[in-house]
Amino acid sequence: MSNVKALPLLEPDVDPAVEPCCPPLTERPLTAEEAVRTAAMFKALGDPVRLRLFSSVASHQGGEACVCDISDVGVSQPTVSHHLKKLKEAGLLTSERRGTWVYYRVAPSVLAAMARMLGQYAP
Amino acid sequence: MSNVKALPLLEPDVDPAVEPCCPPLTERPLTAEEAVRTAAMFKALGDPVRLRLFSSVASHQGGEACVCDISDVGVSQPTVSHHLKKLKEAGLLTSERRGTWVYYRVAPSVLAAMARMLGQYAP
DNA sequence: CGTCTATGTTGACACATGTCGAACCAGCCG
DNA sequence: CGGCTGGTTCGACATGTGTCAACATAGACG
Repeated sequence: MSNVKALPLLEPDVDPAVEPCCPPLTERPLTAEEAVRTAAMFKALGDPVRLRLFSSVASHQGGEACVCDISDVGVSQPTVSHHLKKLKEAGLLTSERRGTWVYYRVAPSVLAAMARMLGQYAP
Repeated sequence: MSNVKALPLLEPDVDPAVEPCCPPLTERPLTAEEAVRTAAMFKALGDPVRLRLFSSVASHQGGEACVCDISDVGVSQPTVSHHLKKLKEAGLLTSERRGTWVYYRVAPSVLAAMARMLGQYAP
């Protein structure tokens, strides 16, 4: 589904510089630049609220969820919006407004990149 | 030593409270407690210096490295020690002193747990 | 014992981050 | 049109975090 070619590489709002990034962590030491890019992805999932939000979107039926469906994570609604924005900036989520509601869905490529870096340990 | 027989997941040979934790992120929304534990693992890899240190240990010949071999990451030596401690607290590294040097090695079970949570996206 | 090297710990500080209330925008609907 | 609901942005604050210099500890070695 991500075959859309709309990749504004200059916008600081969305950061699509999260392409297939780095080799498995066991292959060789990461360079400084690789580490910065990769750490940003892990950092985005390094907060409990963000992790719950992401998991809610990822496990939602249809692969997408509107904010109203996932915003019961114990924090205020502006905070939910703030975390969703962070996840979007990290390239892990995409958002789309349809009528009244805003729907979020996962960006599979970034997750695949992260899994690949840890994949050497997965049997 | 090993008292676990019922769980076919992973052998808990690491001392911290990081055991086989959570289902894949796509399976269901994480609970608050699961999210706290899991986010701590991702958070540990969410810093560029820590990621480089971890990658250096993971890719080092023999699966272990002494601090003197990996401390060339652009920060001072106390900072390296600080980050290694963080990685150890997160359950991603273990340390052992042999004579003058301290050797670090990866804890495979925690990495496997992280990879399993993202594994649904790996092609 | 004393000293040297290799790591870890402490204290301090600048900066990033998570959080909330209030204000603000975007569509629906009476 | 004017209000209503869903969602984002803003401003402010407290807390967390990365960093370093200085000091402390653990072995090796003379």
